[in-house]
Amino acid sequence: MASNKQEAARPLVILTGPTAVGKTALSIALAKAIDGEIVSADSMQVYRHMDIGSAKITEAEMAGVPHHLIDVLEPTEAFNVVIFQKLAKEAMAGIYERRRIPILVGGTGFYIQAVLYDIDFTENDEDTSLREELEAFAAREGAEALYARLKAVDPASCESIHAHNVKRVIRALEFYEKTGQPISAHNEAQRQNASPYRFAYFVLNDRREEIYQRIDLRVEQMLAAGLVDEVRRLKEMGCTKDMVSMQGLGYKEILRYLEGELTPEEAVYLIKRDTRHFAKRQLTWFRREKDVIWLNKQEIDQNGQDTLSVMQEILHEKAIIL
RNA sequence: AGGGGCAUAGUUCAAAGGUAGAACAGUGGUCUCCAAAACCAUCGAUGUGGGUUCGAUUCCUACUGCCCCUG
Repeated sequence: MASNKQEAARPLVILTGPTAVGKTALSIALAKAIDGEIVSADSMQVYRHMDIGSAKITEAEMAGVPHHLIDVLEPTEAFNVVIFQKLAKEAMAGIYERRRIPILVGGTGFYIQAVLYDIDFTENDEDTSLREELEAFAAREGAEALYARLKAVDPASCESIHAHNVKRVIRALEFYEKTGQPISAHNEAQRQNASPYRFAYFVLNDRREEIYQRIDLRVEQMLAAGLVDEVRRLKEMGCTKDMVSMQGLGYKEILRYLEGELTPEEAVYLIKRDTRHFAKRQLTWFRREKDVIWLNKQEIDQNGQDTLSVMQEILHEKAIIL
């Protein structure tokens, strides 16, 4: 029975890794090699008019490989895991109909997890009024007071959420108010989810120092390519710092510069620093993920191997491709 | 060359004759609806050699290095 299920499961290839490690170029080669289509798992490339700062792949670089979830939203629109999951599943359904293999490519680990384990987010409606009310309460009364409210109704969740982490305390309170259940129990249940896919989860990695150097270089290239003008145009379009799109690395800092809050030097320093921090957090996430296959550039090079060939071999072994 | 100043963590800056603090960086971690977000934890330093002292990183001294001024 288990094997039947296994055979029925649909194939899914994931290619991720820290920012600036070289996912995009590899993804095209992979897609061509296995006749796949790419589904972007990137929280910023979904937005139109945000090309430079999001290091968005160009039409030319796509080289004819179909891409999904790129340029599908306006920067003024909201975006989050739930929307991502929905759009990704829709795109994947189409890809399976075409009898091709979806390749999830991008650096947002949480988004990948949401699709890979088909996490259930449905217990909530669209109404965000409670959340806003709680945010106001936290701003007025402080994080500790908010935490006390959670402790009163859901002490179990308090054990895994730090009092200072206002965002998550709010979410836990919201979840409890809407479902009457502690979020800790829900999370625990969701954690048991087995993936409905026959998947290979590749994480491309390199020496830390190498990644950091590439980040610095890439930020310089973005600046030279006109990042400031890009952000200026977004600002003129009505984008403000509270929007999800403007929380993107490179966007929030340049916006502050345009607002006179930062000098150019400060803005550049912060973009580089925060991007390094981001890459580090991505790596922490992937280390914790189960069933990941690390592709260490250093090792692969030392062994005289080729990354694409290594991946194909694994895909054969796992019977994801024949 | 002469005069003066400064040497404390990777960096910027504190403090003190008796355990040397911070910020940032770095490192590790949490994460199941803002995730390119939010949050937690942690490593790490008194330039070198003498002297005074129970005890010096602090006071004295030589050296070395850097900075400023004069020539």
